[in-house]
Amino acid sequence: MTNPLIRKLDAFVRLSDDEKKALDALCGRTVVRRAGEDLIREGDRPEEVILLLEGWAFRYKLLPDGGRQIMAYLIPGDLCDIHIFILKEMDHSIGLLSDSTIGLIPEKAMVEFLDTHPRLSRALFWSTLVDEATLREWLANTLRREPFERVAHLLAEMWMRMKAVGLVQGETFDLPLTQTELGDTIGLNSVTVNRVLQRLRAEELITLKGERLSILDAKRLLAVSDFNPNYLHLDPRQPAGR
Amino acid sequence: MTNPLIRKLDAFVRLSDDEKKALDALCGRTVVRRAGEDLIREGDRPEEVILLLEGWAFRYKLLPDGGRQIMAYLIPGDLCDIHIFILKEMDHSIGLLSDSTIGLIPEKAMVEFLDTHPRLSRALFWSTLVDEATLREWLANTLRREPFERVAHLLAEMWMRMKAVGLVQGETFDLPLTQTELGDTIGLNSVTVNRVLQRLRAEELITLKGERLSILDAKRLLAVSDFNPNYLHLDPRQPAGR
DNA sequence: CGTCCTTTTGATCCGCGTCAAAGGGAGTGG
DNA sequence: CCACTCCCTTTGACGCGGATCAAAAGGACG
Repeated sequence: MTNPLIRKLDAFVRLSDDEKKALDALCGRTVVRRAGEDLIREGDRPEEVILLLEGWAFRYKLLPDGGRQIMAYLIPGDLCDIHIFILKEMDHSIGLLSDSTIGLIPEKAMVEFLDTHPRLSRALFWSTLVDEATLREWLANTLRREPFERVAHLLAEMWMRMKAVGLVQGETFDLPLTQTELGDTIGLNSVTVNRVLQRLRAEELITLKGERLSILDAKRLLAVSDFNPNYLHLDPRQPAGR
Repeated sequence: MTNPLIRKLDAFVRLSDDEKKALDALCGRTVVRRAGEDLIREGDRPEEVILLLEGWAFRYKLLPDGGRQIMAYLIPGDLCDIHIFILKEMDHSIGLLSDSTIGLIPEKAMVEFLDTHPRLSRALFWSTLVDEATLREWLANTLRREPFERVAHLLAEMWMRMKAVGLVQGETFDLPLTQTELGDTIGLNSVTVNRVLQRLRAEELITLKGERLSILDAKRLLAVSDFNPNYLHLDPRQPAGR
């Protein structure tokens, strides 16, 4: 199993063997955590950069009325922000959706790494820019698209991201999300999400059984969701879309 | 008139005179542009980092159905992303809401600046993290709050941001936004925005006349909008809230 | 004074949230 | 192997809030 961070950054610049080794060394200490645990809570003082090696996590905020907004999914190869130490206090929490393996990178190691590996440093900034661009796209997606397109768009995005780190088998991948969690992401309740999923199945765009999602007709899925992959800023070497 | 970027970063770390001079020098070439113009368009290859010195701008995307989503406001002191060059192509546009003065910073100058001014570099990263945190808060705001709270929250945020760069006189500041633009930001149509504004006025929380907004009762405005300023990561030196 | 844009008001309608309850599936323990 | 629990998915019914359509009023500007 190759390091998913290497796989991901390799989609931005071809990495040398030395650089790959450096990335491997970066996430020295790895830890296993269980689904449902929080990696960080709102109000915490960030202590380490977290690198997700295996499993799914999500950024979220709880609201006074008991509601929850999910603002990002982290999949293998994703880092919570590399400059996290600059902040005195977390403004949101990060929870785990599945049992996961994470790497913990202390501030000093991170800073040193950025200083000594300019190309990798650049690649990590690229990844930060993509995270921000993804937030913007989510804003547009959730506010401007109909529920059906909205769900389709999110599934399409996760499919492309999972593909970029080599975690799609055939056109099938893990999607450890309940319908409630999907709803908390895109501003729908679970009843509506359920009905949309049924329509996506009826139109033979996807199958979703247990926690496995299959894309049956990628082209149409991207078309109906008005999916423009430009915000992921993937390497044109890797043909997007199919 | 002090440089608003200095004012802004000074809210993060106290700057030395040398550092202030360096920041002033950074935005050497300044240009005036008119309201309605686009600074950058989706698809463009970014050529320069833009620093807004005077006026308002906004990040947006156009959707195939003619809709528009506004994803950020830039006010004096704001930079479009300092690592923008890393991207091959803009995934959104930036337009001007008012006649504006901007500084244009070439890639080379930006990189050199970051390399030679570690404290300022850190402050600029802080500002990037705040931008991202703001996007997350907007996601939660627009998807989880009622129209009334939603508008109140946005106004409260702009008030605090304007205050941070010294552009609030008394409790009054420029807000060069139409009700349609407000709606395009928070996922409402202009009719609903209009009715919400009337209610905000009726409850004596604000006045809004022309392009001037006054906060009449900051405490209640923050309370009704469930405003938690933590995502702006302002310096505790500057008392938030009032 | 006329044009254009923005704000304001009124009326209608339907999509999605909410409430409620039944069905399924996985895991646990007897 | 069955019984029981717990969580998630699925289905149905209802009501309301905000989108939409339409038009009038207000303001800025030449």
